[in-house]
Amino acid sequence: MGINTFENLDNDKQERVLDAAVEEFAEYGFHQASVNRMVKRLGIAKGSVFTYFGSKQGLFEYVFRHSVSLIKGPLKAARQAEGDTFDRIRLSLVTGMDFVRRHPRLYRIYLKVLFQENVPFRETFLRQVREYAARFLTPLLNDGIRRGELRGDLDLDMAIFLIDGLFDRFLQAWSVPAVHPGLHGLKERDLEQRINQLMEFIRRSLAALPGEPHA
Amino acid sequence: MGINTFENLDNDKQERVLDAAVEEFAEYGFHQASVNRMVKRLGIAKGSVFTYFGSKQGLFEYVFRHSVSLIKGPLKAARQAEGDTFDRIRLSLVTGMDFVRRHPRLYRIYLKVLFQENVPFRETFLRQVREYAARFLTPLLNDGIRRGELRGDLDLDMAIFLIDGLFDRFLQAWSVPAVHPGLHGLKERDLEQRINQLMEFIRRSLAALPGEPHA
DNA sequence: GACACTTATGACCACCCGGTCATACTAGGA
DNA sequence: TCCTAGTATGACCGGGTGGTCATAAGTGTC
Repeated sequence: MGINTFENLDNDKQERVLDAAVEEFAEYGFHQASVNRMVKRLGIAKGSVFTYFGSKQGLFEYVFRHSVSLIKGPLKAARQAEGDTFDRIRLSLVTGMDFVRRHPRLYRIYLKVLFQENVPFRETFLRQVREYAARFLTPLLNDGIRRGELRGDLDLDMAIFLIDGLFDRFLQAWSVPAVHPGLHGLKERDLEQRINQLMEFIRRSLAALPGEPHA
Repeated sequence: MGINTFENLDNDKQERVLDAAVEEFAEYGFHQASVNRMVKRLGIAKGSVFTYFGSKQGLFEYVFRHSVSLIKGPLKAARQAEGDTFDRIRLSLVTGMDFVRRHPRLYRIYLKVLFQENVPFRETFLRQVREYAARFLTPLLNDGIRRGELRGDLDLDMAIFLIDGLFDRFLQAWSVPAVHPGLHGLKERDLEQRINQLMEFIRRSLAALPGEPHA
């Protein structure tokens, strides 16, 4: 019994179960999600889910861990990229958008958890997301300052707040209706243009001006 | 029966009921909120709630309307304020913070509704919030461009996205733990400093540079 | 085929939900 | 005092929930 039982299943069934769970949580969040409904769609008995994961929360935890493992790869790739500081900042946005495009349901779960208190692992969830962002951006910004591309008097924490906040909001507006209608669901060319405008804001906020003193 | 019954109640009881409803929705959001629990704390019979509001959704609608009416005053005052374009932008942030400080539970409800689909009035709710922001910022930014304080080539919609997004995120980080720990719960002096840094970002993003052409 | 062991099943449980409604209470006019 | 209209009440309803567990169905070994 327990998680071993689940991981001994043939991969196809594992994937089907995971997929159904992601679907259910993405659609309804944690509390409104129904194990009954999920197993009905899935075509297996309810008892199995509890054999595998012990509880609804255990199932959610599994989905959570799986999601975290999915973002690690692209993030590492993005971290190792070369180039201008602003190119690299831009790349982190594009990486995020790729993830959202590839795993829209995981992103919906993240958004539902964001302000929904009483959700298990919420604190852990958010702390991890934030740590990833900070661990990615801190050295990048430090590099930028050292190279003189960024203002020397920059407050690192506030710069992270700026980038992180704007990017997160941009993703939200892009993928959720009614956050900022002008950005929702934009495709290639328009999207590219908006990203450029957004990056221009960030460049102006962070870049060292020619006349300003080097750090 | 109906809403008339409720509005014929003496003010004290009306307030106690409204307060309990706000408390419940702020703590649990719409779906997890429990009428049973609410009336137990309130010390009235469950039937009364349904006499007043017809349904849980009717109660929520009442809270919603009440909230909207509360924000209107300060917003109008802020809109009529005079001064430098950036002072006025800053004032809109401070106005928002005042509201959140005064009505933290209403803000919590707003946040819970933000990404929680399947909530009644969600679209209406968000559309109204956005329209308020746009109606406030559009003329302000147009003024700023005309006066030459803002870049002439500014894309209005993206400028609104920038300000709106950063301010909303700032409020979130300030009032919700784990969004951006460095900003959560800051008091007077530190808060002031962070607001200044935030406004500096916005100024750099939007302000016309001395060398740049006037619109 | 008999055995042990793991996995699958769904009827069942206690609990809570939003909502109803027959009944009891209350206040004011005749 | 009696009547009436408005209001308050909480037992009750159908339905859905997460979770359990006795039983059945596979699966591999000898």
